[in-house]
Amino acid sequence: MSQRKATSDAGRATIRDVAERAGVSVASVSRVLSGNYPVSEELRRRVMKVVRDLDYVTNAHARSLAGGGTPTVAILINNITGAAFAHVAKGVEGAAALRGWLSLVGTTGDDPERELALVNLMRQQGVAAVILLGGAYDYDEYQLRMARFARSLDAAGSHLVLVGRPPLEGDVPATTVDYDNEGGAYAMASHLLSAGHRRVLVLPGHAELTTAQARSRGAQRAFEAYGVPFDPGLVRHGRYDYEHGYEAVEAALHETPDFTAVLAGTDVVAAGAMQALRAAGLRVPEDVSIVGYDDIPLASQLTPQLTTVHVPYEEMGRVALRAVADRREGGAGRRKSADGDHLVLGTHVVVRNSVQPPPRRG
Amino acid sequence: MSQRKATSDAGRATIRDVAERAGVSVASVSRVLSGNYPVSEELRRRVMKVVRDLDYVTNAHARSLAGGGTPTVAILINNITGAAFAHVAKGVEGAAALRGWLSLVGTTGDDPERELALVNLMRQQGVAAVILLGGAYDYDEYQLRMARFARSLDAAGSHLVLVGRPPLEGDVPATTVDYDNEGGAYAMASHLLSAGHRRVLVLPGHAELTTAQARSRGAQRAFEAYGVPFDPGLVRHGRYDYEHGYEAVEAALHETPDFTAVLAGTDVVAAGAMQALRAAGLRVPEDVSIVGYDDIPLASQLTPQLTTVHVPYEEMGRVALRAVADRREGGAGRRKSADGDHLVLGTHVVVRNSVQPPPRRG
DNA sequence: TTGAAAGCGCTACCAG
DNA sequence: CTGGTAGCGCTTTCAA
Repeated sequence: MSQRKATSDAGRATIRDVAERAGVSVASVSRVLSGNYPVSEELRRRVMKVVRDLDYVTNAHARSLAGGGTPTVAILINNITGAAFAHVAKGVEGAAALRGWLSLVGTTGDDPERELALVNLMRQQGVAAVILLGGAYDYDEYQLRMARFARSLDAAGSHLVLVGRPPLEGDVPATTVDYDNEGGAYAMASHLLSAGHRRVLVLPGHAELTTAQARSRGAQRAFEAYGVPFDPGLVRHGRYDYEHGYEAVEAALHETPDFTAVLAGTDVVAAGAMQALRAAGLRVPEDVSIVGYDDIPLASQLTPQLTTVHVPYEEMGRVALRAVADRREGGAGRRKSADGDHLVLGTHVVVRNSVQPPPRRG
Repeated sequence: MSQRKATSDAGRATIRDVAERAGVSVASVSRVLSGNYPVSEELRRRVMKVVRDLDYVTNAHARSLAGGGTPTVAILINNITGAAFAHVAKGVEGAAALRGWLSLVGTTGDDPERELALVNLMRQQGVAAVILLGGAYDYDEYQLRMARFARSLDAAGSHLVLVGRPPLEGDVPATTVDYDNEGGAYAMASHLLSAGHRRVLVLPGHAELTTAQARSRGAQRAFEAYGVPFDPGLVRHGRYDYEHGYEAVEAALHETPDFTAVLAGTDVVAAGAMQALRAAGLRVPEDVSIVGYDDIPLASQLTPQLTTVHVPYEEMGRVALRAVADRREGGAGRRKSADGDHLVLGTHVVVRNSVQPPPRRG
């Protein structure tokens, strides 16, 4: 009496339940369901009927263990509420769904420990790839840490993809999808300089963040190209958030109030800067011009609409997923090909209404 | 020669590799790793050493099949780039991480077919719960559809959680986490009315969206309470996005320009409305007042800062996860208890600077 | 305290 | 075209 195959047992129905109910073998049910093997119409009909009756779905874990299984990619993100990240995630998710792949999202909250834990967790899940999103902090360990992740994942048959952060040095099994960050910053700063601005408040972000570093470099190169001195006193570092933009401008207004433009590290920072300027009774762009970076929806929703650098976030997500999928299908043939291991997408300035030539000096 | 257990085989290391290398049994390795069974220090040391050497992690699928496994919750969302949803997701993710649970995110793009496919996909994954986020369209089928999901998931040992949408009727195995949507709208509208506004442009969202319906009801109730006629001509339905806000105001300015306030269905709609008003040369709030709903970060980043209704999105996410976790630990004891099956969180008006008494009529 | 072995549900190979 | 069956990697009795 202890036979556990009692027909309507508790819990999930299994493939055996379906087989028995349909009077066919387990193998046949499997074949009907995976659909990658010829079966007679009659068999298919019988099986599908039972499948519907039982509302049966295959156990993904068992399937995965036995060889089959849906490829899954993991997206690791600092903070899911960041608009830029969300768009990359959307790109990945969309491209994954298109192929019937699944995507997992994990958030690290900028905590290296948690990042490590998540990478391992994803390794346990046997994901096809782990996609790390967003700028990284340029600690000494960074390269080593990522290289370790990459090898670890690679050994497990997975793959590391870095999106929006610098590529790894040396022969590390990882793919990088990046955008022309420095070029965008160069173009953005040039736009300001060519409008006649000379004293520009620069809010690049955290000095240790790779994203911020690239944007700084681009801006500096533009200043050099225009022969305009780059005043370190007009540079204020801080977080990529609204509050930082607000506070930095507030402080600058006290200490170095002669700036005629703000070059913000992100659109959100620009929004904060704009608010602070307003609070101080200054008009944008009549008194002070502002530019951002990222071109998230917020940029076009501000008043005035923000001139900024467009970064193709969603496309980066798509590209990242495609890279993983291609590599998977391509087999082990060209594993170490340098091609396709570092993809760089373009950026461009989107001119809207937040820039104007500087007012005449009083 | 065909024995496949050659030590350094390709692919992932298995528990057997670890066992052999450490000279112990598979069972012992399992016990050391899961840590829920007494083992000698010596054994533990030996095993852990090999685990580190091999950079071994257990196969989550195998573990899950065999009974163990990390509980996983799935979050199904219409559009990952919506700020409100992102905050709920953050809440869920955070609470899940706290318990060592994993979370999956899938996007439906408002497509019922895809929603169904995802629910089944999640069922295959054997997730502990499927959390459906965001307002639903009030089609006739809705209740039936959700009831089917609920039962289907329940039969598979999973559970359906509805967040931000109305509870299911009848005895359906699902949990709902909701907020006082109507009450918030009532309070918000009252705020406008008590400031003296009588002609207010209402942009509730799509007429079929449950969220919009609740907000409409709340607003209407407020109008009634104030004895102010609710003019259907001043109601404009549309999507919850910036463009709709902009276009609706633009159109209203042509057709019914006597409104002195805008009651927007969401903060994003309010942002669009604000922009349109500005474009028409109107000042906010001097000429026209505006209020939003949701209290996403954007609300406080607009100029003027938006008076809106605060919805505890992140907390809703946390509460949703907690409900699932509790139910899981609580065992099958109080499965059908009505308590805890419908949780409602409060909302409240956040007064900022976008409302002022209406200007004197010219 | 440790080891051996029986599955978890499914896929894929080998016969028929 | 269909059925039997050997694992996939792990957890968990049951013995020792």
